[in-house]
Amino acid sequence: MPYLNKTVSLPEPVDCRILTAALDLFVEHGFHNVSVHDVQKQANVSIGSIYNHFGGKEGIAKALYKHLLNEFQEMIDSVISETRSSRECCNRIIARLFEYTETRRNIMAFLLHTKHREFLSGEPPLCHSSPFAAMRKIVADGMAANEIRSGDPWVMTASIFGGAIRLIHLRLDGVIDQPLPGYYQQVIDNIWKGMA
Amino acid sequence: MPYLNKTVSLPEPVDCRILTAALDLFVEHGFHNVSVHDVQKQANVSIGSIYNHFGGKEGIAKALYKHLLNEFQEMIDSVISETRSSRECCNRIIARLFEYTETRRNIMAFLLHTKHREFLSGEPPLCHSSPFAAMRKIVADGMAANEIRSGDPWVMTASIFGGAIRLIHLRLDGVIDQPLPGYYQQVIDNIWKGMA
DNA sequence: GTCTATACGCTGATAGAC
DNA sequence: GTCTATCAGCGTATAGAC
Repeated sequence: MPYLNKTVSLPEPVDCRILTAALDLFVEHGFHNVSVHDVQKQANVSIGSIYNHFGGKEGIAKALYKHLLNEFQEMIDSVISETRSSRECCNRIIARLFEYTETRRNIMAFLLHTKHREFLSGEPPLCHSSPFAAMRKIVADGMAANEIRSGDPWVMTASIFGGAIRLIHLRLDGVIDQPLPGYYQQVIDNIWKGMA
Repeated sequence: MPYLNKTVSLPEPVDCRILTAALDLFVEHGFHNVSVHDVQKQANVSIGSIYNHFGGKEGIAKALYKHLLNEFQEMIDSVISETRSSRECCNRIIARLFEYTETRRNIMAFLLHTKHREFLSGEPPLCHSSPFAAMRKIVADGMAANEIRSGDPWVMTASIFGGAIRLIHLRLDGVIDQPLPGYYQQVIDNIWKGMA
């Protein structure tokens, strides 16, 4: 069930229908404002099936989280493999994130705009997940290669991606009404050239 | 009941005890994982008092939100009044936010690290509140005065404050274990000089 | 204004037929 | 594996004494 790369919608298996319904509902109303009955209704399956497949509401969220995190990681990997310089790598990641915010809004919202800690017990925070670790590694490599000014890895990574992530939040909140890719060049310039 | 400026803890009135208890619980467990009974217990008041004062759980959250937003606004105003240039103004706001993250953690967490939309019905998003509007105005003034490179106000504001806000999130999540003020100079340099 | 006791709807979860 | 019917507990909110 490839979410990030899905292009056509075939008659999907049951567990995929459940995950898709849950994703949409969780993003629209928030995890705690969605009942298992809501998911069951929207996915056109019975409650029994949900418990058979995922063991409960939190099980759905956990499966969703792991799945989308994997696809996020694959996106990062693909960018790394097709890019040489660290700076260009950061830029392309931002470009991809901006695109995905437009084309796969709910996935971005669930990954970047959700307090997972409030309903995913035992999961480490998102910023400790492998895709984010990969982003910090890119920055660290860039600092080692003198492409990026030296500093604390967490701080430098936050400074590079923070503006873009903030824009994604604003866009997901409906505050910005233009597609993010239109701001790409401006954001990139701000990062590398500074705001002065 | 001055939260942001509170220095001593006197015998507080009932509604203040309720708000303080709710703030701590909401931040620690999340709004939906806290029951009115939890607040009642922690505040040492009865359920009846809570409903008399705030009308319910959402009423508590709404009162808390409005109150803290006001104090946030006062902080911004005080920075504006003591600063001349727009750039210096942005810097001082970041400095204050970093300080508050250390000294008034729960207030920062409730304001900046919470999805208010999931439980505050009818409230506009935080970024439309007056303090955030004031921050955008500072940036707009800076662009008009050629202190800040020109561009879309939302994008430029996100680029200036995005890195700092991201660091605050990471600090609140317990990912960064050093006090944020120690990173202030580095963050400021990244913003104005760029990362290259 | 404050408190205790209570009502009642909703939700997560299970049992058991098919 | 899928479904329906049902349960048990929690959590909001109210009623009414003090």
